[in-house]
Amino acid sequence: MTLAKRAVARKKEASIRPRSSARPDPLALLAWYDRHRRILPWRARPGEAIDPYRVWLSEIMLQQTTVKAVAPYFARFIARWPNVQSLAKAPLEDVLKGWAGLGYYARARNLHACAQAVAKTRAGKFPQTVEALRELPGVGDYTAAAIAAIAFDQPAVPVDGNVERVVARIYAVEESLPAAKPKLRALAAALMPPARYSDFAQALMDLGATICTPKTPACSLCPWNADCAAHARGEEETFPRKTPKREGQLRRGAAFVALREDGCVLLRRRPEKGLLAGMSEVPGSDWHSEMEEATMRRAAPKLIPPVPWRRLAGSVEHVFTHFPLTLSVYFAQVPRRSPPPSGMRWVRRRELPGEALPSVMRKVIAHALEEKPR
DNA sequence: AAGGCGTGGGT
DNA sequence: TACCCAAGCCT
Repeated sequence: MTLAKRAVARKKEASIRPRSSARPDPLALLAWYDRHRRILPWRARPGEAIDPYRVWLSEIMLQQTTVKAVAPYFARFIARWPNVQSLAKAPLEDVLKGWAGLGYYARARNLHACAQAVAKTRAGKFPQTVEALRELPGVGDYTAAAIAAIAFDQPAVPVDGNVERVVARIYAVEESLPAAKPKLRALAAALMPPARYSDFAQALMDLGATICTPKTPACSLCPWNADCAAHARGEEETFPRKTPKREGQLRRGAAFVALREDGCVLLRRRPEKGLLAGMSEVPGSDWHSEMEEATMRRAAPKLIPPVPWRRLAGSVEHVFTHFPLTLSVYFAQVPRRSPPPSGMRWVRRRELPGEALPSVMRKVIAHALEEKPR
């Protein structure tokens, strides 16, 4: 349809349909999407074939993670592992290293397990239905719907935080999250167009990400503004309602940075389960709310020969999803011949960037090594 | 089923 | 500054 014809159609529609009608028009959103869709590294251009591997990889990376944070990781993963078979063949350790810094590391383990499942039991082909996708590790209700819709044009509406916000505003849903999730899912499903499911899923998310934003939404640019109950009331920002979750208690701990004369730092691997599972770290104490400095000191690694540990000024602050953390940092110079304690290893400073070090540990090492030459 | 599970950017 | 929170999943 030409722009002129579209304008005519819009005018005609407006004349027969009262403002603030009951149901927003899915086709209006699709028309908006055709003009304003974002160009994203994992998104196919119009007419370009869609690669389910790229859709899946991006969806896993984007779980609770911003587009900006994901982009460089996505590029590196695609360059290194261009298809699901190559990713399946990679050692888990390499995948964790590649994921380091992106957070929620269970995703990396599930990603690898999923790649192996798809490569082995499905000959490298992703399943196309929500039900079958839902069985894959790391793929929940949202991601299954997203892959089915985006990659395979199945009639599914993935409901993420963006879509929840859009729908909550359109219908001024009073029930608060997370209790309102089933209601919001149902309302979103009712908006589904008769075709173009892939575009519609992406359009809904683009609308939430660029127009219907959490703060100061650009309602004047929204294709659905005439049908939005929250906008009619001038209360866009108050939706979706949310029940506050109580905040985590501060925990404390100590981290020990040992620098050997040859420029190596002492690292170990975290347990396979729990916080930062399987990632690397410098040795340290447990993290508790009631943790005293004397207790922390006892967690210092036992080096041979023994070395004096110096507590560095200041501390490292980090905030996890469910608790804030304050780490005391201890530092020691270690003679060249000192062997690594059991379960630990010496790693050259220049190799640290490639290690599976979570951000909190990179902060600790930076704190200890700043202004240390080489 | 409520809580564990990261991180960096925006306001 | 101190929040808020981003294409959620798993147990």
